[in-house]
Amino acid sequence: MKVIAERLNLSQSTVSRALNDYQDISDRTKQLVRAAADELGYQPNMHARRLALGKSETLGYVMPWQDRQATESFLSELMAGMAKALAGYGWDLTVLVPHSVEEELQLFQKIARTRHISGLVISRTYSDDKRFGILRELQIPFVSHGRSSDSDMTAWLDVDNELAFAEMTAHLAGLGHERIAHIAGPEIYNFARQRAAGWRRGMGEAGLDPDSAPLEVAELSFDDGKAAMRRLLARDPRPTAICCVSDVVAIGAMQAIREAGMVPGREVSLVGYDGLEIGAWIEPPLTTMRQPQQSAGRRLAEMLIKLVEGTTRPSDNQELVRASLVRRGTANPPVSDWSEDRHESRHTTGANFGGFDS
Amino acid sequence: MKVIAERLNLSQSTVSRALNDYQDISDRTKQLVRAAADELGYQPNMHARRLALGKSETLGYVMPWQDRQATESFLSELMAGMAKALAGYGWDLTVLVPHSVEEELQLFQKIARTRHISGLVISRTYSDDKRFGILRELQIPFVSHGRSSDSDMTAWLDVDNELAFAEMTAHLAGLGHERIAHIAGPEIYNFARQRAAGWRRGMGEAGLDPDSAPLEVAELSFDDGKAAMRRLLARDPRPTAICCVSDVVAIGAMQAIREAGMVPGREVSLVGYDGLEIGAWIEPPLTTMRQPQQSAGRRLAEMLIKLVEGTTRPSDNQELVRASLVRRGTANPPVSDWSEDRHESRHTTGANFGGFDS
DNA sequence: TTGGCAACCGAAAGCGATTTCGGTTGACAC
DNA sequence: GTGTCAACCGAAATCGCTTTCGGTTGCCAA
Repeated sequence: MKVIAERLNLSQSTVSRALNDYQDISDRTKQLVRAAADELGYQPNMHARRLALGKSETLGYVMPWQDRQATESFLSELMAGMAKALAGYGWDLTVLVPHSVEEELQLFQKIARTRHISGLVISRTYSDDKRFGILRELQIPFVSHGRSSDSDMTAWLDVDNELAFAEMTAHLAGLGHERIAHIAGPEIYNFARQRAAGWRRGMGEAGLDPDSAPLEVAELSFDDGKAAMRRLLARDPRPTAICCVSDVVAIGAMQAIREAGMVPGREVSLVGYDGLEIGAWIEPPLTTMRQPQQSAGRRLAEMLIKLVEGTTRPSDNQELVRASLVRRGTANPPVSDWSEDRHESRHTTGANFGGFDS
Repeated sequence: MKVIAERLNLSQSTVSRALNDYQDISDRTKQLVRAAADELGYQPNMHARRLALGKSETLGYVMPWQDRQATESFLSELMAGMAKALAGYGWDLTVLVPHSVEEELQLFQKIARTRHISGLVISRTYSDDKRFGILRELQIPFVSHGRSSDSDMTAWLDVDNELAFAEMTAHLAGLGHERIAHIAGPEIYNFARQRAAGWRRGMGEAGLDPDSAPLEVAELSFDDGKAAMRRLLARDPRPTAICCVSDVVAIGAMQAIREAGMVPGREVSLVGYDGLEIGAWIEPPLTTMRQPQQSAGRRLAEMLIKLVEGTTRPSDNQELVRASLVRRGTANPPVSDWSEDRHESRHTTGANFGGFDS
């Protein structure tokens, strides 16, 4: 390609410098070169460039693929956010799908050697996540979507899970609920701990005792959410409101409530977490805490680029974003207060419960 | 790295050939080299390799991003399927997210020049999709997920949409329905046409007249599905069953039915398409046609690799897969027959309609 | 003894960019 | 007139790997 650009009677090196905007090239030459490049539709060969430069301008996203459930529904949105941001810099995003933990480690090793991917975004972080140490040791720049126990010195973007669940709990307490349960996620996930802690905090702040409050643990799946809810319903007295670790779990819980002959949001209120769109499609629509995925993807990409470029330290790239309550139909005052009709739902179609409400 | 491998007193070329399994290298030497490589944890530098080879071993997936609705819920699964398959060959998958049509074309141009991505998977194909011609002209190997009007000579993987909708219609007709409507997608999408054609065929085969049957067009979104259903409900006589172009549309339709004071699957049956997992989580669970996403991703990747390698012609890589009916709760005999209790749902919990059925 | 043919391996030329040196200019000061 | 310093540009090395040639061996037949 450059050979073709030599029709300007310039050396290859000059062309390269002109294109890369070196300061010791006259403006006139630069313009000539750029014009010629445009005209010829020149695009530098990535491989040659990357070989010479020693960097790849490619970031990798490690897709969480252990539990093949549909928490993945927002993954594409996250990836789109990253890819879009990266495209602005001319960088690429490659998807990595390790089948297992060992494969993930092999992957890291390979990347460390070949350097064909110059930075990683990891997600679904564990409370005690050994990937952090390994990546640091391998000198692979990375940013995690979610914190871990030892993420003080690394870059991360996380939602303030604790705050979110404290707010969620406060919301339910504010509606008059006193027996507020929590369906938590497995403790190995750091966010699950944070959310449980937030629930506890919210309970405490509402003057309720978290230690005597009902708590169940569920895998992050519909079926497990349903099973956990069944166990909660078997308790006596029964909780009147539930803080669910995720929307999918909450939707599972809703089914358990229905199967017990009750109506979600009436006999038992519940709030989910994630802000999945599908939550708005079900009946009644699920009240939830929304975390913005696409902008998160963008931020993750931006942070990682800076890290790879070496212009910042990891510890200067830590960002806590805030989830926001999305009021839909499943968080209402407890049944005793129901008559007051302080119905929270904004679905005023009258058919919200109309299909089966008396 | 290779310099380090010269501690075997071999030339770099020999090492390269040994690693690449040339036949004019003695077995003993090969073994020595491989042992040394393993020991040193050698991984070839991708960029150098790709520069020398002139190919990139990277495929791109063009993510459909026009309508930012959640049809994307299965995209991650598709991508995971591709990435997994590619990983087996040592290839990478990069995600491409053009904001607009023009950007998509620019992207193609860039890829054609730099060749840093050696093949593309495109999806969401239009009935008249100009991308086919452009990619062919630019000599970029590609396979489309879904056909187009002129995809005779190109590689594609598609579901037999027509058959699927014919079967779907037959299923509803078999249950006793006679006024079977179709909520179709925009005609610019090829699959929308195919599905409409399938519905027509199914109607004809059931002895029903498609031309006098109710038909509405909706964008592929929850809201539009709901709006289309409202229009259908306003007709007189009202259809008793609906073939929906997608699950998301069907779920929107379900809400319209509920808001009209009826129960989806009772007064109005309906069948969706996609097989989304969330369809099983709603009430009543949505009967649908499932198309396997992950295996589709795998096949797409495999086909494209072969194309890039040049071992096959595009027209020899055309594959039609079959969708399968997933019987859940929304396709039942028409209400007049309801008393016979030929209830289709396999959810025998008794709470299927129990929450609001008399 | 001399060719001829496998079987092996080494030297060196790419691949297409970047970058280090170094070499011309020309203007300006001394 | 000479030196100095910018401002510009070219030659060639470099990145790490593949591949084309070509050159040794050793063995066997002529």
